[in-house]
Amino acid sequence: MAPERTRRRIPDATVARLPVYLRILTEQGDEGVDSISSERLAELGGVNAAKVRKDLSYLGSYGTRGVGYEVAYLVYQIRRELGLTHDWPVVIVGAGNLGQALAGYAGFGERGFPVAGIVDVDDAKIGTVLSGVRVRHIDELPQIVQTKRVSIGVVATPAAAAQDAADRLVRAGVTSILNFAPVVLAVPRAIEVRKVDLAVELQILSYHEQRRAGGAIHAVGTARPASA
Amino acid sequence: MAPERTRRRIPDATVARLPVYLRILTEQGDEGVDSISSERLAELGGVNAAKVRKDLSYLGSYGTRGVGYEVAYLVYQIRRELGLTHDWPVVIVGAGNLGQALAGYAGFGERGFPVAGIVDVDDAKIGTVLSGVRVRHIDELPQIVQTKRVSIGVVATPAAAAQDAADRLVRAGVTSILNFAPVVLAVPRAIEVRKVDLAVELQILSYHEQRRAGGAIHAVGTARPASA
DNA sequence: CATTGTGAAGCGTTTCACAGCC
DNA sequence: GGCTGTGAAACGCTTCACAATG
Repeated sequence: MAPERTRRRIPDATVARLPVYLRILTEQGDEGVDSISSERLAELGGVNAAKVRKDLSYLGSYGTRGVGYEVAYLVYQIRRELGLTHDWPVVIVGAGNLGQALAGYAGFGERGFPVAGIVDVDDAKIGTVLSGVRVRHIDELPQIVQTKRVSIGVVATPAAAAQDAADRLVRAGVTSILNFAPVVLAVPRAIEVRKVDLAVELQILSYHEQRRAGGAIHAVGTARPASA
Repeated sequence: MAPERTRRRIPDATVARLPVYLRILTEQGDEGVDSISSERLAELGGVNAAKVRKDLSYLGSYGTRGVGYEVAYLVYQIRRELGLTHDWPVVIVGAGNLGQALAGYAGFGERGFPVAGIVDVDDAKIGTVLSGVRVRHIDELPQIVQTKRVSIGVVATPAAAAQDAADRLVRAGVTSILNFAPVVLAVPRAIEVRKVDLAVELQILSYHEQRRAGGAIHAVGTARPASA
């Protein structure tokens, strides 16, 4: 039972930035850069250098004072920390507009998340092939999850079907869910859920736009799009 | 002139949750609910009640002690605060897989963000019609932005083209950008950028999955390769 | 001597706990 | 009595500033 020393807990905010560093480092590596300073990495990542150093320090002391970080080694360490040393097959629920776009998104498989299956409830869609993956009936979910050892599910259904999709994913054995439906999913505490909501993002931008205009209302008297 | 009363600043974290409350309240309203407690709203939104109350308190004191919040009124106030009292036309750059899915996403227009235009560089795509919107050449961007009074742009191009797309949007007069490309965009400080990155989300989930398994898997940290 | 690694300060967010009010 | 609104405490994240060091 080797009581493995409990791994350092990495702050959520840091975990969310590691993928960004990873992408930048990979690009830099491809361009032949083999050492990089926190300053430079911060510049490319649009953050500040102290933050980069703090973030990287959670992985261990992998830099060299006076020099910087060895790109290849850092890439390796981040990949290891993020669990990217092997593929994580994903299953997509919902073969509509979005599901299709996701299936067609090459970055998916390239970045270590091959599409193990796409399922839908609509008989009209079953059997069609999206980017090389055949759409199967949602009842086959448990089988796909088990045979392909899927632990990440993607909910790409309309809002009304999302909770059912999540329930089915959880029952099938998935332990992480990426939810694109504009719904707050109810799942067991142990299940990790992340949400991507287009409308929310746009509404946040709307807030800032409105604020921008708001300050000038009296000063100018125009410039504000006619309100309803 | 007119030293406009500075509007309350609402914390970013709160701004990001208001759209969620708004959706829930709208749904509840449609179901005939006309009063709601912070407790109930918190439950539906997957957050805690104190947070709901604090969030709503930034809008003003719109609740009634001992009773709760009037749904319709709260909907109105949140919409006003988020600038959702009028439409915000958006322009999409990139008519590939993702651009098409976005254009086809009904929620876009329904939620007050009609697609004012889609542009691409690829001549093969120009002229085709996606969900009722004709794809136009990217050179027409300034014209679209000006005639349709667009202030929000969506970058749905491949990574390599994203910075150019952002530059063009900014030059055309857009002041907010929603970026789907896995790239950190460099834009003037005044421009508001939000990013949606599929790979980042999956990698965050991967981290948690790996952690879940991690307790047992590998034993030793890899030794550092003979460092420089 | 440039650059990392990190205590400590600063800041924004969350949560608590209860006064205020209907 | 029940629920909001909010100071204050707790917490987590960011930034500073500098000692450590290759």
